[in-house]
Amino acid sequence: MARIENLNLSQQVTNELGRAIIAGEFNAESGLPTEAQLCDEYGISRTAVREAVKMLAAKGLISSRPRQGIRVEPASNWNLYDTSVLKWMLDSSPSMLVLKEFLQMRMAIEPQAAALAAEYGTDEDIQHIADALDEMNKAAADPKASMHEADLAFHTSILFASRNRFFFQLRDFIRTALSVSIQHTTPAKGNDMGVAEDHAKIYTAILNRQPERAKNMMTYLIDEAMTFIEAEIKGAK
Amino acid sequence: MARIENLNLSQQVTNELGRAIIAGEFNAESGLPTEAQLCDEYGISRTAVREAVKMLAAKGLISSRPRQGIRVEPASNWNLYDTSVLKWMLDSSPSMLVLKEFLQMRMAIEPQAAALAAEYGTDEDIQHIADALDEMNKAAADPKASMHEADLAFHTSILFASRNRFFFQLRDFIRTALSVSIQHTTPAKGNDMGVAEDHAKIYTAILNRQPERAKNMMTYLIDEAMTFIEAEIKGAK
DNA sequence: GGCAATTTGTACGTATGTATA
DNA sequence: GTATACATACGTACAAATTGC
Repeated sequence: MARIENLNLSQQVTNELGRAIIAGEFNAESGLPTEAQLCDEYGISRTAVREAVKMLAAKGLISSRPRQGIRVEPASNWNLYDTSVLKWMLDSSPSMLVLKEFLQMRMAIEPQAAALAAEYGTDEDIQHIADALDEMNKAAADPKASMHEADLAFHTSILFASRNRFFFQLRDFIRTALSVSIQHTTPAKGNDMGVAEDHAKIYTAILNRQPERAKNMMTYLIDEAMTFIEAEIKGAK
Repeated sequence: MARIENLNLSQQVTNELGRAIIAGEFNAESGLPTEAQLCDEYGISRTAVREAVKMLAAKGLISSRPRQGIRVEPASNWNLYDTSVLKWMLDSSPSMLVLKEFLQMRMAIEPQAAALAAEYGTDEDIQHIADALDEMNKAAADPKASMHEADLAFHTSILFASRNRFFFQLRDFIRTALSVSIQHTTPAKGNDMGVAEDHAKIYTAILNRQPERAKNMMTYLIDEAMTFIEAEIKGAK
């Protein structure tokens, strides 16, 4: 087992098992090994195994009952909005179809978030969006720089400006989706200026308190990414 | 501690602590009691406490480090889409403002889900929507019946028909939001027929594979609920 | 660097519940 | 039905690691 610094034993085991479960390494029929077997396998105490099991159960991946052992829960019960679960999923199946589902979610969340930001965001919130946009422009002007981080900050700051905790809570989800998305939709450093301009239109709409316009601009932005992905899916066939 | 059947010790403690944390019963500065104190307080072993702590940590509510003790994480780190966390939140602060945030999320998710259902839902998926609609109509015709359950089933079946795991994953969130919403927006048994008709329009659009129309009809439906809530918020001032 | 406090990890024993013979 | 076997649930006790003073 790869020892990860700064993580205690049960967290490391949680990571290992979580990854393995989502990768489908355990037959749904036969279930997981018993606690005792896991102890042997990882060379750790039962306490550590039990704590890892509890963490995975809290994330909806497994359930354990006496005599029945530890069982993998159906995938529909998994907490997909848990950061760890999300990471394990992308590690195991980075398929285009998952990416499309990601984008469909972004298409639901982000335009609405932009509209809410235009309506409810404080001046300070909007300033943070402006800051992120500045960083994007700097990166676009510099051929060596990457605007990846600034892009993430831009979208996150809009979620925050929505002043709705449920939208902001999805920041890790959106960041993850966006990161994977960028790797597929930005083939080269050619169109950075265009991308930055599209983002600027969203910011302007929010600054001018135009919710509908902000929503439409965001929809347009994500739709562009969707077009890329759908083309790739078709091309792969 | 209220003993709940069918839940093991650590899960019961998890519930108690989770509720208390979200209710803000622990000072963010001083943090939580130590493991030993919790053992005394609940009269249980450290094993049970530790497992509860691990479950709460998995949900993002707390973190525990040597010498620092158990600390409440900032609310922005809480896993709001975890069913338990959601339940604890509603138990502690059932305010109108939270309800409005709920509706803003529904406004983002459900219209998009309806559009996806119209585009990708299988015939069987759509049949399930029809079944739920039938139940709603029956309840609307019967003055003694409640269409609450059928209403929940209708919205859930659309999430399922979206054929996107991230949308369907939000079923508990939507159901919870809808349940609370119904209690505030349906003052009496007067308008059930009208409600059923609005739902029927969504179904028809999905059946006829009209994504945009399905989206618009769903937006209209949720907007009606939003109007109720905003009126109540203003009225309370 | 050493000391004290506290969490973390380990070991083992008993209890309880459930499936199978 | 009943008994038995087995796996998890729960508890106590102790050793180790980490941190703050």
